[in-house]
Amino acid sequence: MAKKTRYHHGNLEDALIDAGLKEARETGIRNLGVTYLANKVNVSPMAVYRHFPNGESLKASIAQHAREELARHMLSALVDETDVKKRFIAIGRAYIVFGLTEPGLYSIAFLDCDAETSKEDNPSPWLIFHDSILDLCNEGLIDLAEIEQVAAFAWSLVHGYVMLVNSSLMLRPSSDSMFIDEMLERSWIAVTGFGQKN
Amino acid sequence: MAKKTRYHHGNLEDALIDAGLKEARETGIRNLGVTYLANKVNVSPMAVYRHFPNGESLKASIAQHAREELARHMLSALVDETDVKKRFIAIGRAYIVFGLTEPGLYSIAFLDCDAETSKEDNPSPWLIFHDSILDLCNEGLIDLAEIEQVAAFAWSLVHGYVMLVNSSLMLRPSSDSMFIDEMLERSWIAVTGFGQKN
DNA sequence: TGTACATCAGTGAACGCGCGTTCACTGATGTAC
DNA sequence: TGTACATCAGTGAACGCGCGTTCACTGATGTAC
Repeated sequence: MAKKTRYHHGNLEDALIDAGLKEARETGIRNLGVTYLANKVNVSPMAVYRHFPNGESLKASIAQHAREELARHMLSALVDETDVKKRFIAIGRAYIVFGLTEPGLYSIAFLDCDAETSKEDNPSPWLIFHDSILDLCNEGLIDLAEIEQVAAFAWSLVHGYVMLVNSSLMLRPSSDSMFIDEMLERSWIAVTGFGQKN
Repeated sequence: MAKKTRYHHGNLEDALIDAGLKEARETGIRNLGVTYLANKVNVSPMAVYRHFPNGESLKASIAQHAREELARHMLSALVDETDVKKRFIAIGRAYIVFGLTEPGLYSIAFLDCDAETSKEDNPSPWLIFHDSILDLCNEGLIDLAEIEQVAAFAWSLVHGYVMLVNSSLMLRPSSDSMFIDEMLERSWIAVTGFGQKN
């Protein structure tokens, strides 16, 4: 508690972003406006404008942090894993698990991003896919020219799965974990097998 | 023009949905509220409630119609196409092309669907994927038990691609059309090749 | 070390807006006899 | 065919709400001398 009513908050910018992430986690993306979040951190709405030019940029910052949290989750899945195929699958799996267990965070992460003045994510989900596929090139499993292609394929697959399951348009399969593993296995085949058959 | 101010509109329900689809097409999903659309069709907001219990259900109807339009686009892609592989790829391609050329329609189609009291889509994108994959079973190309699996894979891939490109998080590749073809080719490999190699 | 002052980071009241929704009402339409 | 009447499908004014944003202001902090 301490001095509850400090005049200077100390780190209002981070506090607002954290409140936004918490809100997204718990109730979704509806209440991420200036007034609402200002109230959440016990600050007048106007104080927000000391740190963000407008409400949209606050939302964009929250989104960026959510993406970075996803990226960290992906990275943590491949510590101590050296096998290149297992790394590829581990990343995809981590991505999906994060998306399904944190639907609110995931949806703000990919909602409405006007790009605009946004800084680069660090770490970035896209780059993690990219790096992982670069490893496949180094192993000679795919052609260097196909990196963009393959990264787009992998990202699209996991992103689409998360979105569809979270929106409940696609029914979540009963044996979730196995289902995901099989899907990633298929994805591995698609990625490495191109040009080798048919 | 005719009698511009008929007291009874005639078919307000369809008019509202059409106005919503037009709005989604032209400016996106921001202005699909009761007041806004009522004004668009020159009707008082209250008139909307003769046809929809609330604003959410109007939005849900618009979304459903958008999905059905997508589904019809998919179906139209496979008339006169009998080769089973070409049909599979044609559906995926039609799906992606629709998503990329009608981003507003696509995003309302898959936004925020609380399912709730929504009627079944007719035709439904999901069932079209499903049927197409049933054909693959009949040809002996995949196992009957894997239908859900494969349909989920295919839908996730195309849905994810459209979402990521439309949100401009993933850069649209330069040679768009070829890129999409290669991706669908990979998807074919993943779908038919499962279990035949490592 | 003390003081003057610029700057920083907040307050609090107010604005105009469009929203979803409710109210009581009324003109148009359809139907039973 | 005509009329009485129920029902249908709108009107129009109003409400309370929370939003983003602006205003003038002020208490707290940091710094030059």
